[in-house]
Amino acid sequence: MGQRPTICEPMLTTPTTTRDKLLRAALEIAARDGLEAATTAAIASAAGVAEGTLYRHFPSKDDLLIEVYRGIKRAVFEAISDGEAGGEAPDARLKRVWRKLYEAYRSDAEAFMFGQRFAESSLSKREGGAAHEQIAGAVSRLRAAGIERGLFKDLPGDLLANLFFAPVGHMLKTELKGRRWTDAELDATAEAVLDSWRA
Amino acid sequence: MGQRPTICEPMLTTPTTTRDKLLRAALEIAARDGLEAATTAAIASAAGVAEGTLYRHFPSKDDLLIEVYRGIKRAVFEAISDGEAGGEAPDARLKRVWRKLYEAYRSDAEAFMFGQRFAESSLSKREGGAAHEQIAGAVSRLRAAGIERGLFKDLPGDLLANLFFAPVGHMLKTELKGRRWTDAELDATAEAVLDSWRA
DNA sequence: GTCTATATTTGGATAGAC
DNA sequence: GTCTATCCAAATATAGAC
Repeated sequence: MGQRPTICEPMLTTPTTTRDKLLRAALEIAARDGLEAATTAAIASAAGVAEGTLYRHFPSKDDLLIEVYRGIKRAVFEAISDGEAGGEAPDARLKRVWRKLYEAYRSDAEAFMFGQRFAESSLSKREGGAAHEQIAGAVSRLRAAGIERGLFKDLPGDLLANLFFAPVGHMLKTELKGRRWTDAELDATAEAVLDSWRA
Repeated sequence: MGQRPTICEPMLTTPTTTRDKLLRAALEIAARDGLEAATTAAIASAAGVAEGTLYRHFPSKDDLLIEVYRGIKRAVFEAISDGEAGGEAPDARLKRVWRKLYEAYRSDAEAFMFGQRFAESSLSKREGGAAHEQIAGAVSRLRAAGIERGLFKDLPGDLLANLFFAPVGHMLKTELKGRRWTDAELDATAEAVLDSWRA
């Protein structure tokens, strides 16, 4: 247990089976050069297998990519939900959950980039739902508890959710361009997100 | 002057020339079905011209798409910068600029979607810079003025910029899924963004 | 299960007539 | 400037041997 799960864990950073090699190869290529670059030839080559082999494991290239996305969503969910300790006040918990989400994505920047690109592609029609949508429930409960105690603004759930999630992606993209946020800066950001919720 | 410019104005919602028809067709297809769907065949067909004609106006398909993106960036910049009236205090101005930016994007949701998809595609390597990057200067000046008067948190410019811009995209995407934000809700959002900046 | 070879389709781009 | 016809390259997917 003590083993902290990273985003890529379920799809293995160092994959062993052919199937996992294909999944990871697709993830890395698409994250680096865009979804269009993840052709069957490129994926198979990077995975070190023949192109035809891909079709022994997946019915189509799109299905492979969708499987990658599913794995990411699953992993983000697991990474977050184990930090859902109770006890704390809503405002303190909001900050912690935000940091936790950020750390989860940061631990596998490639998975994050893949998720971004996938969500903007036409494939998202077949497998919708943002990667962090899984933890929307937790954020929603946080909101209810905070409003009840007069800590948070009494605004619609989807509006507050946007204010919560939006900075995550922006901060990460900035980081992928080489700007490393310090712990203090991330703390200040979490605090700022909290301020945007505060009554 | 009195004529308020919308995002799509420079690329004409109802294009007349063949060139503009091609640009608009590409924008609409990519916004609706993803960049991959904007093939030369699809673009030419939607524009009501032959495929070969496309190459009389653009050296390549990618150049056409890049031209669409440039047009959007130009239009967003114009839509915002004419609202840069002085006089107000930094906190009041922050709210107004945020609302203005949001309205600009909302006035042409398809242009916004195109921008999102383009930015996530590999084409962004050739024509970088987010569409709203043009107004980063205004936001930066706002920050300096506000910090000087002790109104805003003394945090790095790029951090505050993220907090400012991030909710715009999220709110718009929600809206494209059918959730129409009321004026009061947008006002509350602008206020929340301001709160995240406040010292 | 994996490889090699190949079929099939599609998309980007050009040539040449009008 | 536009259209029709066509070329070429690349990408998805399949067939069949090992």
